[in-house]
Amino acid sequence: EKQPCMPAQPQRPLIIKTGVQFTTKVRLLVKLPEVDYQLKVKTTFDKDLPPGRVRQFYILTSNTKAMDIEDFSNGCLSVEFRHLQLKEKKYINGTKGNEALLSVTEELHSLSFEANFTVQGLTIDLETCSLPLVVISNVCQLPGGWASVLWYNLLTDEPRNLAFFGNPPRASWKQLSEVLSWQFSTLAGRGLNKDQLGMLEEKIFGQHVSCSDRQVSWSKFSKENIQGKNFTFWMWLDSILELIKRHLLPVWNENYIMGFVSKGMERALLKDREPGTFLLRFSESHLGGITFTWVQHSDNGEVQLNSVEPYTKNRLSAVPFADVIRDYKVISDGVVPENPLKFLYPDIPKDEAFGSLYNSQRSKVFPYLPFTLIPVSEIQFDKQLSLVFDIGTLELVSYHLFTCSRKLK
Amino acid sequence: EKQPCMPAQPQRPLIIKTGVQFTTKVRLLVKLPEVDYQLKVKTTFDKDLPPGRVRQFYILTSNTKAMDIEDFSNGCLSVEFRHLQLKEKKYINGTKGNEALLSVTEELHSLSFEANFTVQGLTIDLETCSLPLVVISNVCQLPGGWASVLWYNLLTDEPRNLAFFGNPPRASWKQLSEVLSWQFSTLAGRGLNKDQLGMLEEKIFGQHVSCSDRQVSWSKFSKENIQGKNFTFWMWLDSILELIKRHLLPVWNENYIMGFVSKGMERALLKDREPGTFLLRFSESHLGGITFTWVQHSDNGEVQLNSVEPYTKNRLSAVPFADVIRDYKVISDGVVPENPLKFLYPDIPKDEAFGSLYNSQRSKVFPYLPFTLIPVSEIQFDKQLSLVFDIGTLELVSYHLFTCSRKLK
DNA sequence: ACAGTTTCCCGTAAATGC
DNA sequence: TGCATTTACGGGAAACTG
Repeated sequence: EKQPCMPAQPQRPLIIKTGVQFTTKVRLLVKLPEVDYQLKVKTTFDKDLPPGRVRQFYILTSNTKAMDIEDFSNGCLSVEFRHLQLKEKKYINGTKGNEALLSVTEELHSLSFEANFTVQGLTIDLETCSLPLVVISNVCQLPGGWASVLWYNLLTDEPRNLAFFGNPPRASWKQLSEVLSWQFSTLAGRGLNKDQLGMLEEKIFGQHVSCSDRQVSWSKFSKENIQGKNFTFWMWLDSILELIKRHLLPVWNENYIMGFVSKGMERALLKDREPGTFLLRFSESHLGGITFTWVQHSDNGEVQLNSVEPYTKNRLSAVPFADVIRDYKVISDGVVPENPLKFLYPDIPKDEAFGSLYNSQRSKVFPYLPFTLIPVSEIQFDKQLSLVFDIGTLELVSYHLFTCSRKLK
Repeated sequence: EKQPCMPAQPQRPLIIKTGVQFTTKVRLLVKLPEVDYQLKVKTTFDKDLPPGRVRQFYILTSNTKAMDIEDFSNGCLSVEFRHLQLKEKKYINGTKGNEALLSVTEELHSLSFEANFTVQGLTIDLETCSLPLVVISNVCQLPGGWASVLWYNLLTDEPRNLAFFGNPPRASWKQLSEVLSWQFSTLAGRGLNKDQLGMLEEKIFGQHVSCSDRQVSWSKFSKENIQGKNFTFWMWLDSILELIKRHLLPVWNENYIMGFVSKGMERALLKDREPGTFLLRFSESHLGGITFTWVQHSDNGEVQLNSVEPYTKNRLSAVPFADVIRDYKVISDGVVPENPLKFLYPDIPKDEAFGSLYNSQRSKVFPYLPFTLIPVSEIQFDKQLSLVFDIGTLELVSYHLFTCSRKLK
């Protein structure tokens, strides 16, 4: 007889990478009347999974271990498997059909544990298994894996529905937005506010008028690309989470990153502000990018908004973001480089906001002269020209450029 | 009977990393009278190596394969082993003594090949083996490995002296300097000239007067740290080779990097030159660093030399070196940032030399404003003060600084 | 040809051994 | 404890494979 009476703890990791070690632990919650012999537990990956539909994996390393009395507890029996490693079963006879068209991160797998013993002439089989697991072969598949874990946890309480992604349910925006906000708060201690979530809602549903509580399909969330882009909604959001984790934690936690702002909203917010007012916003066109947009007034009083080319993780590992804000310069008329960033929206003086976050790591390597990398934008000739055509003062500006180029030499 | 009549070709790789695949090939040079059966070759690593003295490795993957007629040749038999992989033999009983105090990159190993066949009732054993091989477990051991390969090739013609580093011979400077120059020319197509080699000679022997042709010990070359540094001569030189390979190839090949110049020589060369004359030199204090030193005249006509903090591979992957030269700025009096680099020694205008090497990759990501990272050095307050004490104009300069700080705001 | 997926392996960091 | 060496694995790129 089979008794599912051995509650398992191995709810983590939920994503396992082949060839990378993981650890799992099972505990026996009932006290056995007699345990005068070693109670061995065997762990199996993809047990009872019919071959053909999905990839199958097995545990490359030793998979059987005896239970032991837990150190710090009420004498429970438990066993911890360490250094477990997964490898894919390769079928010579191409039985792998995969008509279901599931991507690898939609395949759900599981880890089973079995033990059996005889008490009073009765053989008892214990068995339990983990929550569904996603198996990946490269870290570049992690975002896809997290999408699946998120969707599963959000939309079902079933402990082991491995066919979940065969026909995944929709999520209401209310449910989803809570989970998305939670992604940010667990990462960084600060979730998303109403305005930020509003921008995400608009992004996922399009700019229609918001009706009560719309449904998001799994496909919309993580399979279809965003209109006009070559990445999905979740890929985009996850790339931002990674950027925050790696490069923007303090700035994010201080609430200095508005982040999710549509271009229209950005203009509405900035246009009546003091010149030099800026806000920080994540790029919508590039994965994992952050930019700043500032307002300035042209000579004839016209309001202009400028955004810098988005900073990605590569750039930010050369120059920390707070320092970028401190040091950024624009050479707009070719004479004196100036930092256009003065006030963080709505009106906080830049240094007041970011002062404590600057890294002034002057590396004292006598006798060398230390240097700092300073990001500089130059208003280019061709760009100026197009500007000029707009405002109809071609000759004047050309002349100006000519004198500039002399001064630069 | 054993006949060493199967000349082997596997002289490469000379350094093998455990767990990383390598390939080797053997060819049979004699024509066999009858080959009506498959001639199998077995390859063995560390065959006949007595256990105890050094680490021992074995071939993890399949090590036997049948010879075949070579595709494009005179019907020679040959066999190529692919996907070979090495793993260390672990001895439970700690037989590994290693009293010899050899480091892992001084241990020499070998790859053996065996085949046997019967012809006219006579059993013939063929056997051959590779040149000595160094086995490493991490790429951070590569420089040590190359040092060994270089020293072995330079100083012996023996095909299989695995005890070579038990008592390694010395090299004459003449021999060594040729090989060092050759390292640069194979890497980049340009070797070292007499002046550069002279600096290296001085570095390895100290600043004594040069006698005819001194001997360099293996220890001096690659085991003892350079006086006052925490790296060896070869580690330092190899870090420079890597820097050139990864970031400086065009500049090196154009002969714009003087590179190996003592500080004394640098001063002698630059002091009578036009202000703004600079040269490029590898850092002697940091591994894999390059710096530029320029001459300028202070207001009272005194000659000053300045060097920028060395650029290492990390910095150079954020800003290409030619662009650094183009863009570098110094804010020396707080007013206008200026590029102090005008003429490449002796008198080549900077843009004439480097113009074709600049990367003006203006990333057109409309509507964003692209930026360039510009390295800027600022003559700091405390440094200025110490300067001031030197030339005795404290009050004047302090006043100057005060007005500067106003202008900067 | 191509996209989805896996393998390969450098290079950094952490763990291990001596 | 400290140094030498190995192991672990993220991340970019190449190789694979239907």
